[in-house]
Amino acid sequence: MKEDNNNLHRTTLRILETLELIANNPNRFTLSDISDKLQIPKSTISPILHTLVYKGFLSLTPDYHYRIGFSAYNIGTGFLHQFNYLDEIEKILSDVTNVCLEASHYAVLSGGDVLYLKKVNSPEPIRMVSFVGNKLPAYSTALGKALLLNMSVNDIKKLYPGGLKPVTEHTITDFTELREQLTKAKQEGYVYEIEESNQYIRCIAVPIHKSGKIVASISVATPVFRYDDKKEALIKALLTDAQYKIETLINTLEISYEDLIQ
Amino acid sequence: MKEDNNNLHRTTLRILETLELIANNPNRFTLSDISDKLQIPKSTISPILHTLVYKGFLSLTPDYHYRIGFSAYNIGTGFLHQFNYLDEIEKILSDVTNVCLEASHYAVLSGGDVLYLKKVNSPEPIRMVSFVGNKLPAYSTALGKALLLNMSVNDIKKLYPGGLKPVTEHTITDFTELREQLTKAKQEGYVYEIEESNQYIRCIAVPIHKSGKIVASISVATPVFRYDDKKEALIKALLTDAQYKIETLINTLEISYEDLIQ
DNA sequence: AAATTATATTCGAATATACGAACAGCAGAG
DNA sequence: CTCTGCTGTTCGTATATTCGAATATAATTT
Repeated sequence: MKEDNNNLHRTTLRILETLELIANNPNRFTLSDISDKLQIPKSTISPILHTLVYKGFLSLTPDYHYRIGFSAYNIGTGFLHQFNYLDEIEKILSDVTNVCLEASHYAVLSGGDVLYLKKVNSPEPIRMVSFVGNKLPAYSTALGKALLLNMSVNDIKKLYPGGLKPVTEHTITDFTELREQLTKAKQEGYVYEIEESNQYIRCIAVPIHKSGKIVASISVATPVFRYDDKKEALIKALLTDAQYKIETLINTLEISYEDLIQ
Repeated sequence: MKEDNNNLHRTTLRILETLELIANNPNRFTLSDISDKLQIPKSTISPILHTLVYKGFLSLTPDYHYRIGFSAYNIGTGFLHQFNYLDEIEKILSDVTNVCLEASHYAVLSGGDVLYLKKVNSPEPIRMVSFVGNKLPAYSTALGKALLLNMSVNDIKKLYPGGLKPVTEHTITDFTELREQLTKAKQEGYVYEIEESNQYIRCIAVPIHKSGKIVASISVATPVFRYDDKKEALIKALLTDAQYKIETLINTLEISYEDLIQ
C-alpha cells in the first residue's frame, strides 16, 4: 500500500522470519532446519539463534530444538496491554455468557480479518475451539460482517483483491450477496452466520460504535444442536444490552479511536 | 549460567532491545527516542524500524510514534500454545472461582519467578489487578512458595543470589524463615500468603505434582476484607479438589515434564 | 569398532551493514 | 517570516557481518 517493500533490512527480516517459523509451526526445528527452510547459511543463523536464546525469545531443548521463549510472549502481551479496557469488556461479556451459557467474543478489524481480542468460554463441556489472537476473513464470520456493515461494495472489494475465498461450504463468496446481507443486517440490527467459518457453529453479532463509526463488534457463538428460536431471542437481547454497556464504557473511558482499532 | 554472554550478535540484540523498549513502556517512542535510549545511531535503527513495521511487529502512529504490532502478539501466543492443555485448566479453575467468587490462578516456575499461565477473574466488582504473563518473585506469593516446597535452602539461595528483596512490607526476606514456612506448608498441604506481594490481598495455594515432582501450582486470591475462616475452609476444599483434577488431567493427557515447566 | 549421519562451529575473503556528519522537511515559537 | 527544535533520510567510508567449505563433536548405524 504505502510501505516501501524494497530497502528492507535483511538481518531483521531473517530474525523475524525465524521467530515466525518457530512460533507458527507445531514441529520444532534445529539450527539446520531453520537454515534450510529460510535459506540462511548455518554460520549466519548460528550467532542470531544464540542471541535469541540469550535474550529468552527462544529456548533450546536438550535435543537441539528451538521453541518460543517467554520474552517473545512478554513482547506480545505488550500488544494487548494497548487495549487496556479489555478487562472491562470481559466483565460485560461474562454476563452474557453466564446467562446464555455460550461463548462470547469481542473483536476488531485488522486488514480484512477479524482479530479476536477477548473471548469468554462457554461453561458447557462441548464448546468452540477458538482463541484470542485468531484471525479469520471478516466476511466469513458474524463478528466480521458486523465490522463491515458500513462499507460500500467497493471498500469491501479493496479489502479482498483476491475475491471472497470460502472457509467452509457455507461461506458467502459473492460481493453483491454479501452487501445485500449486510444491508438487511443493518436494518435488523443483528448479523447472522450459519456455519460459514466453523462447521456446526452458528453465530450472532452486533457492531460497537464510537461517534457514528463502527470500531468493534461482539458476538455469541452456539453449536447448531443447542440453537433454537428461544435461544436466538435470548442471545439477541443479551447482545443489545452488552452493546449499550460497551458503547457507554468506551465513551466513559474516553478511549481514542486510534486505540480502539488496529 | 551456561550461555556465552560474549559472542552475541549485535544487530539481533538491538532489534530485541528495541521491541522490549517499546513493549514494556507505556510511553510511545519515536525513532530518535529509540536511537537515544538504546545508543544506536539513527541511520542504523531506521531501516530496522522500517522492517519491523513492514512485518507488522511494530506499527507507526501518524505522529511518528512506534507501538507493538499484531505480529509480535502472534509470535507471543506461540509461547502459550506450547501449553495446549491450558483450556482444560481453565475449566477446572472456573469451577473454583464460580463457587468461591474469587480469582484463581495457574502458574509455573520460571527462574526464580512465578509465571502466571492462566487466570480466572473474580465476578465480584472489586478484584485483583493481575494478568497472564506477569512475573513476581516466587518467595513473595503463595503460588510461588508452592513451587518452592521441595527445594532445599541452598537450591533457593541459588535462585536469589541477591537475597530475598521485599515486594511489600510483609514479604519474607529471610531464607531460613522461608524454608521453615515451606516445611509447615508442606505438612499441612496448603501455602498461605498474607499481603506479601499485593497489599490487601491474601492468597492460598497448592502445588501440582507429576511423578513426584512439583511442576505447577494453583491459587485463590482474596481481598482481605472478604476473607474469613469460613471462606478459608471453602477455598481449601476447592483447591484440593482442583489439585486432584489437574494432576489427573496431566497424567491423562500424558503431557511431558518438558512441556509443563518453562 | 568403523562408518555414517546428524548436530553446531570455525575461518578468511567477500560484501552488506553501520556510522555520523550533513541534509531535508515540518511544526511551533518568537 | 525567520529561527529553533523536532522529525527522519542521505551519503561515502569504515567496519562488522555474511558466506560456504572445512572442521569439530556427538549420536546412531553397520
